[in-house]
Amino acid sequence: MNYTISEENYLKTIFLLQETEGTVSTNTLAEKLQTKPASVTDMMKKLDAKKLLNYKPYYGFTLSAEGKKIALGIIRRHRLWEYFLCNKLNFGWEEVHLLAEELEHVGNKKLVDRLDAFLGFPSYDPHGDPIPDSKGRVRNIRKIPLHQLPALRPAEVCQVTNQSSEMLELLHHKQIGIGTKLEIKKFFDFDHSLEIKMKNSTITISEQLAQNIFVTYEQDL
Amino acid sequence: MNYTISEENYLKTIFLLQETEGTVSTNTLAEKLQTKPASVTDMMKKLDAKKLLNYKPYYGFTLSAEGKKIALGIIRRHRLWEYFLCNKLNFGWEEVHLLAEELEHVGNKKLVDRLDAFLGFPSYDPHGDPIPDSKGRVRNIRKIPLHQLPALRPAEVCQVTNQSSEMLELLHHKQIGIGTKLEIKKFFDFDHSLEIKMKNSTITISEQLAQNIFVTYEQDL
DNA sequence: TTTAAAATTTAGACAAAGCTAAAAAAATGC
DNA sequence: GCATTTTTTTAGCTTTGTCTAAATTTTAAA
Repeated sequence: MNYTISEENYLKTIFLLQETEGTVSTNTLAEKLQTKPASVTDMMKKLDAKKLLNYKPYYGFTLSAEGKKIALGIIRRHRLWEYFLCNKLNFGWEEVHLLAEELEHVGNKKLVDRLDAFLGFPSYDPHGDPIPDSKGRVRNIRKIPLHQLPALRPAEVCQVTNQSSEMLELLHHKQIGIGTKLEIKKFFDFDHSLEIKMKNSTITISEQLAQNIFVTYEQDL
Repeated sequence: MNYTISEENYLKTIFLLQETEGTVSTNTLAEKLQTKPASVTDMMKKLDAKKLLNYKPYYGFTLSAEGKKIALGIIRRHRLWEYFLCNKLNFGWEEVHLLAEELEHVGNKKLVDRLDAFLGFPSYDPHGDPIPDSKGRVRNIRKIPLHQLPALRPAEVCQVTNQSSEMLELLHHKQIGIGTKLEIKKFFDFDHSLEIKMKNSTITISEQLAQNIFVTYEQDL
């Protein structure tokens, strides 16, 4: 019922890798975890014995349903702490990952749920990754650059790829930041600029800017 | 420069024990840490080798200056997290100790200092114990029951020993709680009641009540 | 002051998690 | 289809922190 820090790190990393790769190999996992393949095999046997893994020697592994559940809990904690560090303690996004890596292993459910409430049940961490809710559910959302967002679809800014000071100045002036809720009102074919509606204003954004702003929106509904 | 969770727990516990006992014995420490005397001896050798301890076999141990410094850092983290849990996440004082026990091992200095600032640089944790500042200094304060407080000395409520609902009701009515600042104006010899001045009011308190309210005040000055 | 009791340390084992080096299985190339 | 390379696993060792049982030292008591 309770897992070591090491086990948790393996579970989390497998989860994240299998999202993109489908199945995870010994070498890939070893590299991600900065360890040796032999150590990975050892741990895989242990997690397999605990039924957290679908493991067939020489053929890679994926998480079992139970394994996924646990991994989602760890990821939830990680992302909530990242949000806390950025939005309450004023850390920059680059700094928070390593700190959250330590905090995520404090696994008390009540603590995490209260932290969630304290933060106002955020949906995304400062990097734009979705935060699983207290039941481990992740919103079925899509992350895309703003210029690809369908018109009239409510969305939320989750990431800004260009970090130049000019870009940040522009964003600041237009009052756009991580978490800003918006919706595209109109596309202009001439210069591919967009008219977007925000909470209290409607503004126009260039194609260039839109390409560097990533937003999330609900797939279903 | 970096210590394991186990080492930190030993250092913290020795520090707290030696405050009251002067020197710490193997058995006492083993009991506090819920482990066996033999394990304590093992760890003492290790901490001694790292020069964190004054250790003479069979004659107990105290922390070296360096050991104390590290212990104060751990205690600072512990008490700040306790404050956070109570005042931001609305946990009760009884609940926070175990949680803080885990959080205290996240040792990043910048994180802790920012948390401190976020909380408004509190001086006492929810149990009334003083929180060391970022340089490891603890205010030179004295904790005593209210009826022993010298007159006209500014003090702060830090602990309430009787937790009966009657007591809590009375405290609530008189608007006294942890952190309340007050000062004794007058002693009445007849019934040993006290007149105390608070921020916006002056009230009278019975001897019985005063015995159960603990306050801190600055020793020097 | 000698002896029994209590406290402390030593010796030897164990589990967790890692490592290196060697063996085995799978994939690739010709 | 066989040989070579790559990947994965096995075997055996190390460290950390724990334990039990035995030995030693200190303390207390008669």
